Amino acid sequence: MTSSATGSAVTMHIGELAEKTGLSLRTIRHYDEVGLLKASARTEGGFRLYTQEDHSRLMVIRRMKPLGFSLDEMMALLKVIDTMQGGVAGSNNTSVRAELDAFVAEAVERRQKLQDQLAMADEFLELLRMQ
Amino acid sequence: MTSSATGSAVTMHIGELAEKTGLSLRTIRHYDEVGLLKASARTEGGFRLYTQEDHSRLMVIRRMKPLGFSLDEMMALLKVIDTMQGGVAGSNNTSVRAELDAFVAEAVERRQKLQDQLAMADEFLELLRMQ
DNA sequence: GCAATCAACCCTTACGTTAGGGTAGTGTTG
DNA sequence: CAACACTACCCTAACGTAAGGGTTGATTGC
Repeated sequence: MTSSATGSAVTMHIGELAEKTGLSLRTIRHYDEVGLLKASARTEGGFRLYTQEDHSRLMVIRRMKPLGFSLDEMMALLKVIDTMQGGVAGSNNTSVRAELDAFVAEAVERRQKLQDQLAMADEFLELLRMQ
Repeated sequence: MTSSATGSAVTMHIGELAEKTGLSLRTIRHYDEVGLLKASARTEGGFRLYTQEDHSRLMVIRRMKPLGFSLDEMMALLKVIDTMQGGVAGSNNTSVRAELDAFVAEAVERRQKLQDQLAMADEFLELLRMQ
């Protein structure tokens, strides 16, 4: 019963997107404001309209968040991904590839830090339980 | 060699404490400002002086941080721990114990969230590597 | 013996930043 | 009409950062 069959270009309002992603309305509006994820369109009256594409982009963002990237960094990464996917065959994507690799490296590093934090948290919990 | 260098009343300046804990000077000063960890003393000239006690308190704080507790919450927890340790034997520590248990529960929950974030990060990394 | 100097360290404002949260007051949609 | 959405604005935590000045304590010169 995916009731979104209101025509061919499936769109949704901000509320539905919020529910699907688990992000707040405020957060999504903020992403729009700063340009991290602009609404694909607006209704006559000004309501933001989002597509499936927007949804999956937002999911990428959501998964990046735990790594503590800034919104600017996320923006940059999304651009890189777009470039690679919309890549003109045979164009010079070496620099883009390099940029992506840098992101991966950074992400791996941050993942490590996250894990360290987990370890630290466990130390703390043990300490707490000893009381 | 003058008088009090007998090992146990050792104090240090903020820089040494920063190095030992891995926290920034600014962070430690901030903790002083808001009362999370006030310097035990000051020199005549105004330098903050910290003891070994301070050091271990700060380590507790540092280990709590990954769990995302606010400074106010940390302050509350430290107070609870202090109360328990300086506990007059036989005093009514039931409510204090309850408070501690609440903290433990909260901490466990947050630890879980941390782990979820780690999982999300891994999903993201896989996604990145597929590019 | 003691002032002067110097690098390293520390101090206090005080404003800036990030990623949203919260509210009010008003308009839109079904 | 009830839900939902809009803009615009102020607010927050936990520091970062810059500016301008003071302290410490070891070394130097007299």
